[in-house]
Amino acid sequence: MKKGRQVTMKEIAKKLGVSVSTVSRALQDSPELHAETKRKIVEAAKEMNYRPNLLAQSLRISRSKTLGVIVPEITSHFFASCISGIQDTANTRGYNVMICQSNERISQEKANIQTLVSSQVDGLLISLSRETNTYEHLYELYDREINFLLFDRVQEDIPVSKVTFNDVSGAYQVVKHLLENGSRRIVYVSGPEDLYISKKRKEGYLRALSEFGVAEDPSLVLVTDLTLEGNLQVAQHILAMDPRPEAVFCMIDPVAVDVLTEWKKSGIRIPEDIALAGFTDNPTAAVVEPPLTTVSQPGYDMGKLAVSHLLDQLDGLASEDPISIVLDTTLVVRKSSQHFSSKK
Amino acid sequence: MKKGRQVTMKEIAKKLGVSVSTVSRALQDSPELHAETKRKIVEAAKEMNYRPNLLAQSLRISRSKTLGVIVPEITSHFFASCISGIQDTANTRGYNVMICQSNERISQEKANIQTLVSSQVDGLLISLSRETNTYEHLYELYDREINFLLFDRVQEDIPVSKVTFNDVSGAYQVVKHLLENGSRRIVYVSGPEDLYISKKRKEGYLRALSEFGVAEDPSLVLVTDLTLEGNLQVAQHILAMDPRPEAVFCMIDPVAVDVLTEWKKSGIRIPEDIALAGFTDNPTAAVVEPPLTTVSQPGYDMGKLAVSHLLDQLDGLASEDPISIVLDTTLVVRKSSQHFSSKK
DNA sequence: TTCGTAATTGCAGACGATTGCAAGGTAGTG
DNA sequence: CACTACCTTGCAATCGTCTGCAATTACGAA
Repeated sequence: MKKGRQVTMKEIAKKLGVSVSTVSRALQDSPELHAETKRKIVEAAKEMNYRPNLLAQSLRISRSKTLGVIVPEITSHFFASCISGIQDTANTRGYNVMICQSNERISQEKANIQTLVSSQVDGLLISLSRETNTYEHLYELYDREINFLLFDRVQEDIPVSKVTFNDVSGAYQVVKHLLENGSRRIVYVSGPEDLYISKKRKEGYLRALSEFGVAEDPSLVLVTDLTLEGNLQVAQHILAMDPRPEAVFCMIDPVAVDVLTEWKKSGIRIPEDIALAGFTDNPTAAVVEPPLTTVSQPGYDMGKLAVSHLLDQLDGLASEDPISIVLDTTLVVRKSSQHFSSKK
Repeated sequence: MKKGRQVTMKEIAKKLGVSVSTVSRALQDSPELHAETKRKIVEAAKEMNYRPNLLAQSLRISRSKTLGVIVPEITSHFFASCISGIQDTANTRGYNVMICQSNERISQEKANIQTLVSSQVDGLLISLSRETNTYEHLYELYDREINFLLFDRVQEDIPVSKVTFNDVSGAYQVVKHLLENGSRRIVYVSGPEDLYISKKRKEGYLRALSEFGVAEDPSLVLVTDLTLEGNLQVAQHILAMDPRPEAVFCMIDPVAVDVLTEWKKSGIRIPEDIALAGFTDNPTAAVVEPPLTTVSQPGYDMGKLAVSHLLDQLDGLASEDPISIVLDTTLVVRKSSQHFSSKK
């Protein structure tokens, strides 16, 4: 099992006593070839199990028909869904996909970009790492005129296309839902504050509050580093608050799940004692007890749309001017938020 | 943003008035070059932001330094973990990875293999689709002397290396645990019967039973097609059984979660009325109520080991003779199995 | 001064596929 | 019979990089 040598056109040519160019033309079904010659070549190619060398083809035409994808982590269900959508769509349009994960580190993100660019991908789909707070590496891509696009975790100033969810509206919906159930003292548990989604969801949270005439209270905005320890600390902190808030909205489901688990250990009843909601609609959200109210954001669709747009640009089917595609989220009401406060 | 042209050696050569070969040698830090020339070239390369064209390099040396991976689906947490392990390890060893998903269909699996082989990957890591029950496409790879390896979902007869979990022992452990808690009438919920893991886990189930002197009862082995409907049907079927079994062992966690959810709707208490266990230790297993007893199989480690072995073979560090790597699983006892039967 | 040798560098071909151009052959027409 | 035109095929260059070999230069030794 050593030299997995592929059959090349040269071998077909030698076997049939024709030139390589003739073989090439035959396999492209070129019309300027004698029908009989063509038939023989095609037959021999099939028999010898010939497969074109995509590397050589790519080098020749300076197009690899390959896209690069960089996500913070593959094991996140949301990003896995995005990748799945990207894959399926790219494949049906004749493109391959190389996937990298930054593991939430900017150094890895830069290294991934280097590798993918060296690999001559025709375009890149990038979702930024949690650590990414400088953007030279992206501007460099832009300067080098390499096609790329940002999705979900974007940076707003870079003049490339972006695909995002309507995070503001999603957060607004869920907080409005909590308000409608009578809660007024509502905590927002944010992730690191320079994260795009932290900011956007906070915006939605504040908008809902102001619409219901609830004054913004900075002490109700808590920050977790998204580690288990950070999340538990926040959970404890909330229980110690006086007066205790009536509802809590966590920026992402995993935080909400950690908080929920911790509270249950402390004997807190959800939603009777306190209402809880998350964001993302991870698989876990549906199965915890009580099931978690959350906001659904279909990653598969996001991946599909993102790659479709990038390919449209590559193939000249869409303008090269950057656009922003914003997908809608859906509020998913489950038991964890069914806390009807005595206040009207 | 159109022609993302890369800087080539030719351009560096022209700028400095040397030949391309000299540039090539300088960038390889060849010793047979005048130090000053080398310095100038390296400097110019850095300044011009030169990046080697991996496609051209691969074509030249007939090695792409790229591996192909085929998994049934990326969105499964287990396979995502495997991919993550494969990625990290491959990258540190200087390899890129192209990932494909078969979406559990054999036709897609075959197509993926074709694409990856055409892309000149140096090796393949494959986990078979649920549909795969013929294996010509794998034997063809073998005949063409293409390096590949099977992991998790393997086919035992093909003479290539395989990385699996000790499914028999994992199932044995969990069923033994149920037996030790006093259960005797234990149901095994299997997936499609020609699936490798269905068979192996049944084997462990039966071994534990026989060790405890419990006779095999075919009516206690149920089969689901792994769809939600199939799982719910099984859940109902179990409740209707007379006498009702004391414990149920599901082949994979998602089935157990569906069963658990369905039972809770019917007012069945777990583990008081019936004990339940799964396999895989999905993230959901820890958060359902009650938390699910299961068997942990670290996908990240499996990916790491699989790719390490394949690369060792490719780099001549390991024998080319196929070996079988079997990883151990760990029983994770949670509340769902804490049902102490009155029988001793 | 002359020859040998080492130090540098360039040429050319290769990897596999594609394609413009030219060459060879055949047949048809005047 | 001669010339033209088309049909079919091959040559050679190209994509970017690497490398065996040859060529050039310079230097030191006799």
